[in-house]
Amino acid sequence: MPVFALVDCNNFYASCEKLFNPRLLNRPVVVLSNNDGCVVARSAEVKALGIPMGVPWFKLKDDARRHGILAFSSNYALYADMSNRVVEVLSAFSPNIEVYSIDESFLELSGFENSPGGLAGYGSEMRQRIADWLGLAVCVGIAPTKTLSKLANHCAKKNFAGVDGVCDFTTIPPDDLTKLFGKIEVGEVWGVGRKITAGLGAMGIYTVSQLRDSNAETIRARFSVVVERTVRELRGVSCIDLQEVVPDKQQIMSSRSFGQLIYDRAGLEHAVATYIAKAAEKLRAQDSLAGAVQVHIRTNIFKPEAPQYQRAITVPLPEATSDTRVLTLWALSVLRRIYRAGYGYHKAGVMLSNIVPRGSRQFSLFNTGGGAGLDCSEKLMTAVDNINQRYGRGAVRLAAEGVEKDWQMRRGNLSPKYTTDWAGLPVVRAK
DNA sequence: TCTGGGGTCCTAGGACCC
DNA sequence: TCTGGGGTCCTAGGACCC
Repeated sequence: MPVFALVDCNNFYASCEKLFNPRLLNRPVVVLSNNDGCVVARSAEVKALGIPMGVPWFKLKDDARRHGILAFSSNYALYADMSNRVVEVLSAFSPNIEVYSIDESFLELSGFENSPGGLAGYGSEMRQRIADWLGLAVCVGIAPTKTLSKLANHCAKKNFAGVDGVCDFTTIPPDDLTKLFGKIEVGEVWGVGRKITAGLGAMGIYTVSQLRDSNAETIRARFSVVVERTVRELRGVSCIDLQEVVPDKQQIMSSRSFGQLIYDRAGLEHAVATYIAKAAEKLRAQDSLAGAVQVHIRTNIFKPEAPQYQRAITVPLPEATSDTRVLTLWALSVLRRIYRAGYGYHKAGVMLSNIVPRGSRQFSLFNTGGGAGLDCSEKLMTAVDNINQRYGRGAVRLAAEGVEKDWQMRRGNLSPKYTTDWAGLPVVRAK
């Protein structure tokens, strides 16, 4: 029987900010989404104030002033680097690890049952080492299925089982587990979102134990095979395997709200070209080609009083490619088709799809010797990627991206790249 | 003034094939 | 009077996750 651990960093983004800035100790800290839009991470102090996740920051300004809340713009360079360090530490605890998100990993732990202190002891060791080596707090949930390990992690965070940061379902007697599940709302279960919670409520299912003991066939008929799988996982039947190898992306998206509205087509062209460059870079990084490009543009949906317009078009390409120049030409031609003058645009984005590995390229029927041109294109793109990797994104780029990017997102309070940039290195002064 | 971004999986329904 | 059966592929839309 498999045993999974889910290791989840506490208040990850907010914790990363606190890590290198001693003035933030015991202060309420939030991290904002792109454009300094919504609250996407909260420190323990902020949670204690009852401020919910996802609220727009501008609606919190009064609260923030009153409670001295400090807000930071998202610093993904910092969070990604700290995330990699956490994974590196965890990798020593199991040969089988799935990096599930920037702050969560699943570990397969079968075979470690006999370590001192059992699995819970092993989990405590992980916790301790990450605290010692990185200064970050994590919680560990241990159980025979991934869904249950997520739930165990939830219990560890809430201190439900009276444990300190580690919760091991495998050693809790079945009756106690049932009692515990009777106290947890069904919406806490991994895979049960808002709609399904409402649907289950209509069937009289409100708690985790009720869902676990419901009829799997009925659940499948009413919802889908996905929810049925969740029910079985809650019963301890492992249906979702550890995914150790990250599969190639099937679609790559790049989109952003603008720091200020764009009215003219030129501005949108610059944005779309910029997003294509970013998406194409990701595409090449996984050694793939895209067979279709989508472009979408939209006005600000939060201002219904202003004239609204949105449109998206996908075009299939005659030949799959990863050449930024080719992708940009197609994207701009789509943009010309969907652009309408007279609107204030708030957001644009591109999506690359029909993605195939570079090795399985299908040439167009009328390609008359793309061989040499292809070779040239690949060399050029590799050179561009190398230069940009060394000197920073956008060091070389297409003129189509424009120069004055005054529409770029707002990041009013960005902390330094403490760990990935010499200029951001924290300085310690002796008194 | 101010409201994120990037994904996956599943299902239903339509087009089409023999 | 009476109009099959078994399939694949694609797309759009809806659900979920962080």
